[in-house]
Amino acid sequence: MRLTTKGRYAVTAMLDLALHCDEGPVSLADISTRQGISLSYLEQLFARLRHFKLVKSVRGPGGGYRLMGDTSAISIAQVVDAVSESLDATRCEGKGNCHEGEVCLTHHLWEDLSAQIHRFLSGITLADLVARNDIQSVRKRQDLRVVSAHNNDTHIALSEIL
Amino acid sequence: MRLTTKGRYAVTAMLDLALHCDEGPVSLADISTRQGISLSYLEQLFARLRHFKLVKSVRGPGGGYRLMGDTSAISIAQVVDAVSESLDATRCEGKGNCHEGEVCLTHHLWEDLSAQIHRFLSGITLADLVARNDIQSVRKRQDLRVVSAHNNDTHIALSEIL
DNA sequence: TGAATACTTGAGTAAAATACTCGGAATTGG
DNA sequence: CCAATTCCGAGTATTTTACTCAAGTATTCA
Repeated sequence: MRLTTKGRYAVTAMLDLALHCDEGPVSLADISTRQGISLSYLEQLFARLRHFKLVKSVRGPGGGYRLMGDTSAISIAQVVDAVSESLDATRCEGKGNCHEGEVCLTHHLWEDLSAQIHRFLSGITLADLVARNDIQSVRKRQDLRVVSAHNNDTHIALSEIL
Repeated sequence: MRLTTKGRYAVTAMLDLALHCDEGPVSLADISTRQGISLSYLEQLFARLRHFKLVKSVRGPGGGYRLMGDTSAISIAQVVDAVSESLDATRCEGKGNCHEGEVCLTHHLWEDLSAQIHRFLSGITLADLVARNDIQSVRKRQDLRVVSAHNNDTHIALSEIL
């Protein structure tokens, strides 16, 4: 599992989508201006998100993207995996002949570590992020209107997960 | 916190160092041949590891690198941080004016996430890795000699940590 | 002392990933 | 039809990764 800014862009975009999903399809142009991400880059990211069945597209005027399922059904891990893809974790395909026929020292270690982080990010959904307070406040400022306060405290603080 | 193959290289090298630290200083040339990492690349990585006081160098013939402290005092997080360095986590330095003076949507989220993963990797030390069974078996095969079996079961399985 | 060893530093480079641009096609609501 | 929007492919600049080469410095052994 690779963890770079690319994944962050994808999560940002998906979170924006989650925050506006009740207003019909969200166009990439909107996300682009709201989040300051290039439109064409978003197109690339969403091509992958679509391919991984995390979003569905609505073409034509008034179209855009919708989340495929509920916000509570999409985890951060899924989003990151969708755009990061090729995990060349160990430079050896299949069985570990990384170095002269031998398994490289950290082969299993890194697999374990990746699995742990993956599991961690799998436990956090878009719904969890939407529920966070500071996100809510950011949303207020970004939309310039008050959020419908349905904080029914399914709220999960990140610091409580690990 | 960025997680790429670069960090994996660094951890691999440090683990090799930890496995051979009782045989005097370890030269980068040795690590290079054992782990199949380019010598010059190792030089770059160890320049940083030295700068971060994780290793110390011994010059002259028979010289090489030593761990600065005990294997149980060096965490994976420290190693990854040392070589990854510049965490441009949010494209905004200092205060979050990522996008038109506003904090970008996932600014705090990503900081939190990074902190969690960082904390996770901080809990794993080189000593923990050395204690792992499969690592031991790899070591046996690589050294072609039996390891002094001082498995005094301070052994911590990665899967037990999270 | 002197030569070998090995770290140290810096410049440079090829390949990959990242982030983005551009042009155009397909689709669809009004 | 027309405009909005997704789709698609080619192309590009920047950064990171991974590595090479070359020169210099410190240390130790003989």
